Amino acid sequence: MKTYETQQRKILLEYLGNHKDESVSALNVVEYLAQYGVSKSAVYRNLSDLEKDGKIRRTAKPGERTANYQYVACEQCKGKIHISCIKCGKTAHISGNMADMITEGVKSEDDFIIDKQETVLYGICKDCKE
Amino acid sequence: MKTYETQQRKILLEYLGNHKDESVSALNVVEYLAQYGVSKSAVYRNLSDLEKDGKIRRTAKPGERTANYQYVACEQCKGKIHISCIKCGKTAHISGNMADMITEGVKSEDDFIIDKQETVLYGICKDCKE
DNA sequence: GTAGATGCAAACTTTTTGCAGACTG
DNA sequence: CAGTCTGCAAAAAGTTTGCATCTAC
Repeated sequence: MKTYETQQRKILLEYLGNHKDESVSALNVVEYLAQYGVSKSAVYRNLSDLEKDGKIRRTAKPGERTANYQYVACEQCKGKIHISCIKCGKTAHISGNMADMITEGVKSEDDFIIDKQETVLYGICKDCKE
Repeated sequence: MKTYETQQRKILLEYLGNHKDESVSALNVVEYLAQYGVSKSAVYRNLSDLEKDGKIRRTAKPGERTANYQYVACEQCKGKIHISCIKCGKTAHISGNMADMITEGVKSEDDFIIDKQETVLYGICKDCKE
């Protein structure tokens, strides 16, 4: 089953590219792309295809009243733990050393194997600190 | 504004007590308590009241296709980071030392202040390891 | 008796789906 | 041209709300 490079897909990928380190809700994407004539079915379908392909990642954000998908662009984030700012939504990785320290520490102390892919540390980033 | 100890509330609290270390979705609670004659409005309202009071905590779980609330019983978990098993849903804390190590490490290396309350480390617990 | 809760049904929000027509390669 | 996508509108999920009734204290 091959995939076509449709206009809508191109627009969506461009949008995701412009928001590479932020997590964006499906609803936001739908609303934003509507002005470019992309229908919500196309957005949801493409988002979910991209996720299946591992091109983007679904994350969950605490404290969100409406339960919505969040997507993070992530090509080569494998093996890295993410940090995400509660205030501004920006997402990044922590350094590989820290990640290994954490996973090894929790493994030996609590016998729990962290899934780095799925784990997101929430808090306040340096820009939102004040 | 005082609160009454209604039958429904009692049943809900008992249910939550029986699932203390697991995160349960609002929908599951609704479905389960329906057989005891508790209406879904009552469940949602009580759940949200309990959350406001800090008696339970809303968490987000990655990979869930339907975006639903999850609740974790938590009386004195302040200042502790949670770990949650992707397979069985069981939730626990990591030791205080580890938590401090992690927050301090990430703070000095990445200038990011972890919110322990909001952060959940996902992975596989010792019981689900095999 | 009265404030506070409940149940029901209806509204809402977010996501999914069926299908006819449009577009890509 | 064939197989994929899209758009629309309708259906599903999940959650919230208004209101009359009921219950706890």
